[in-house]
Amino acid sequence: MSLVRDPDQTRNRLIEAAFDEIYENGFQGMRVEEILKRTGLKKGALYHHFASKLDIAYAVMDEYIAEMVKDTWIKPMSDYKDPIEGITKVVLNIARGYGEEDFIKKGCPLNNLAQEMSALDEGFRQRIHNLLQLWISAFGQNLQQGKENGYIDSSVDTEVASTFIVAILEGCTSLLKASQDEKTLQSCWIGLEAYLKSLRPVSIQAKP
Amino acid sequence: MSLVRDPDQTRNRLIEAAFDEIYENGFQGMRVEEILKRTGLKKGALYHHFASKLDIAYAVMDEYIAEMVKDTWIKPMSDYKDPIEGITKVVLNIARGYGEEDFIKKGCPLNNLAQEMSALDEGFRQRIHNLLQLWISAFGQNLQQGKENGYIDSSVDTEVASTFIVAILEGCTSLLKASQDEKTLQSCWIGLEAYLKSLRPVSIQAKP
DNA sequence: TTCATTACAGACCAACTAGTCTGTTTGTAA
DNA sequence: TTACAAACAGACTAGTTGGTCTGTAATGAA
Repeated sequence: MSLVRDPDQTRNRLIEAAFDEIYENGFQGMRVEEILKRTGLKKGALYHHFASKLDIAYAVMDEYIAEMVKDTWIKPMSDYKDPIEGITKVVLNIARGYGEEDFIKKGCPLNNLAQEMSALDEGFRQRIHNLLQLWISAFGQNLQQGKENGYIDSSVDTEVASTFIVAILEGCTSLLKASQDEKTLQSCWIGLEAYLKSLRPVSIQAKP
Repeated sequence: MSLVRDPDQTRNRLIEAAFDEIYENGFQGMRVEEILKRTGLKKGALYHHFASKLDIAYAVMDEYIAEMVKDTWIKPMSDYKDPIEGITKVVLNIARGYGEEDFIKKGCPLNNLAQEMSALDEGFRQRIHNLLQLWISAFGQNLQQGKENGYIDSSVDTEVASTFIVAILEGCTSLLKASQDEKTLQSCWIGLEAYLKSLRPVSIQAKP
């Protein structure tokens, strides 16, 4: 188990550094030199593992951001039988938790790339689209189960609702990134809660 | 009225071309050369009117996008006494109207810049923040008037609601830009309508 | 042990691009 | 009419950056 050379780890280190660069500066602002600085590697290493700047960016989405979406939005939801409680807690955890500073200052990595690159490169757009669909369909399944268990009103179209919830989340992070104030955060939070509550069965909804 | 030289018009042409460039490629993807191509002007002209690439981008926001926000989202609202009808119609007009193709493919110019540049440059962030506040406060005033005229429930916090509506709009354009499908558009539309309806006075809301 | 292949190091290149600078023409006030 | 300032044209520069290419050390199979 000599660690003098570990190509897999080298590759992952490059991807992680590339993610950091993209998250900070966007894809167009990302510099190959900076990735090398962060990792201590040289161009020989990077261009051995990846064909181009675009290639490593694709890998960042396919491997790194995909896992991020699962770890952040999909897996934690399984802890809750009530999907609305789940979404609420997960959002709170992000807004107040570990990723607070980054998430409010730098926004959502996926949303950043969506805005910057969707219209410029079809490869980016499709990957972003797939990741969003992964996220939305996971929420959709959660809502569907919640519906069957009486947490969600039977009249709710879960596909529509899950799409709209993700739209709300992206929109709120977008506003927050630009405004950077507590008031906006509060308004987004209240709005989200109000919308989620509107998905409850009418009988429950009436309760205070 | 000799039009051999018209510095004001020259300046505006440069700003307009710069907007097109930024809208297509983002600020970091915008090329000075391309602005000159689009206008037929030379570097002497551009750097006579603007100090730098950043300077013309600021001018685009201060002069061009600011007017765009007013023309698109603020002025048309005055045609409607009912703010919910106003927002609905204005959104429909954009989604189905003149700017359809651009808006769905390229997204919202303000949102694009917000995602790309808010965290990278404080000058950008403040300008974006100001434009968003302009937009939100205009909606807030419309909702407030609507409240006084009985179109909105008296319990609604109009500041919260206007902020959240803008968040929804930005989130929906974001999703649309990445997904490019009709289904997402429908879901966003249904969700927006549902949220707007929840702002109605309870008596009206109950009606089918 | 041998040797082909993989995994890098690091110098080098070529293209692109924001910005400068000098020169020239147009407008305008005196 | 003159003279000065404003409004451009367009060649040039210097810095940046993605990517290449050659060399070298490690790895693993035969």
